[in-house]
Amino acid sequence: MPGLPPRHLGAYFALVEATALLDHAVQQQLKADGDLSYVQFQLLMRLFTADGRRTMTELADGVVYSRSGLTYQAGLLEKAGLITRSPDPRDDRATLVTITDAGRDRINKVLPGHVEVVRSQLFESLSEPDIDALADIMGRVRDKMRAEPPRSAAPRKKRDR
Amino acid sequence: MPGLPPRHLGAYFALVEATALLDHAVQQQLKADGDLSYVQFQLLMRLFTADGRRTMTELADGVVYSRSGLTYQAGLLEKAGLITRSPDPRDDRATLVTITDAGRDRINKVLPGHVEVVRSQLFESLSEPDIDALADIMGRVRDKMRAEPPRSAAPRKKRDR
DNA sequence: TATTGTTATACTCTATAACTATA
DNA sequence: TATAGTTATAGAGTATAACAATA
Repeated sequence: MPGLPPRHLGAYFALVEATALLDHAVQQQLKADGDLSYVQFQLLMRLFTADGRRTMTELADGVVYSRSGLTYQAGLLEKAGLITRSPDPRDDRATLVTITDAGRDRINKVLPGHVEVVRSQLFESLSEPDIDALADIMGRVRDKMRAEPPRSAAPRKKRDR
Repeated sequence: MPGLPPRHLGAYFALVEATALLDHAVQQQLKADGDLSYVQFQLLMRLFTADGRRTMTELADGVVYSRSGLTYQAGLLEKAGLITRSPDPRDDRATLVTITDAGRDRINKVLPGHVEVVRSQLFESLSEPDIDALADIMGRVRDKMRAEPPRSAAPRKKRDR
């Protein structure tokens, strides 16, 4: 691979392969324990931890790359009784998404297994200093990517992705 | 999130978010520059670097989780003229997949942009010691996950995944 | 005019099961 | 009997464009 030193290449491949394996393990667990896709889990978690409601646009941010995709997922979650959608009194264009008790139950049902997968597959391989280093390294990568999205990506309007 | 210390949680979230952003950027680039999905790129790269041919089963390993999925992708690549499929003289059950000149051209066309995305989005944020640490950390995670697949995954027969 | 969200639609991808053929 | 690969098929997910309603 031209243009990348071997050590960089090794880091890149290790990152890609390890995260692919981890993602796959997590997806299996979420599906098996709670019949949730990873996207659905992320959306529910966002409501669960935010202690309540979010507008569709707020909910989409960073999880989904198209608005119709979010509408689709919200439709599934609503049909499953895990969220409700209602008009936003502050903005009549907006839709407020609220997690239901069943939604919280589902998260509580799925969370232990999720934590266990992450613990056993990721953290069990790592020392405490490793974990701090990982948080630092990937935190910097994340922050920079958020600040400077790749120019290859189509110039996108605010919020709509 | 019960059962995971906050520092661990921070590392996990940073890892997940950064790799999601990176994956997305890479996928955009491969699609824009060479009309390839990431799976197709991985399959082609495997043939490209292996300097030749691989059997379907060898090719699938670690890239695809079902055999029909590989048949589907191979069909697309063949239709696009990037690979050919032929009988394996050593085993009449097997199919040999060979990268074509057009396939090599496609990789050469796509690779500079790919390297540039990885360089600018990943490595530009990191020092040399960071990169070594990342390779070490994620290499260990990958190796352990390969050695001990999560028990949640359905027990699978050899080779067939 | 710009933004929020939905709908229709088309497309890509994945996985399961049934099947053929060879080891 | 087990393995290699394909096919048919069904399902999940994504994105684009057109649309209605509100800011």
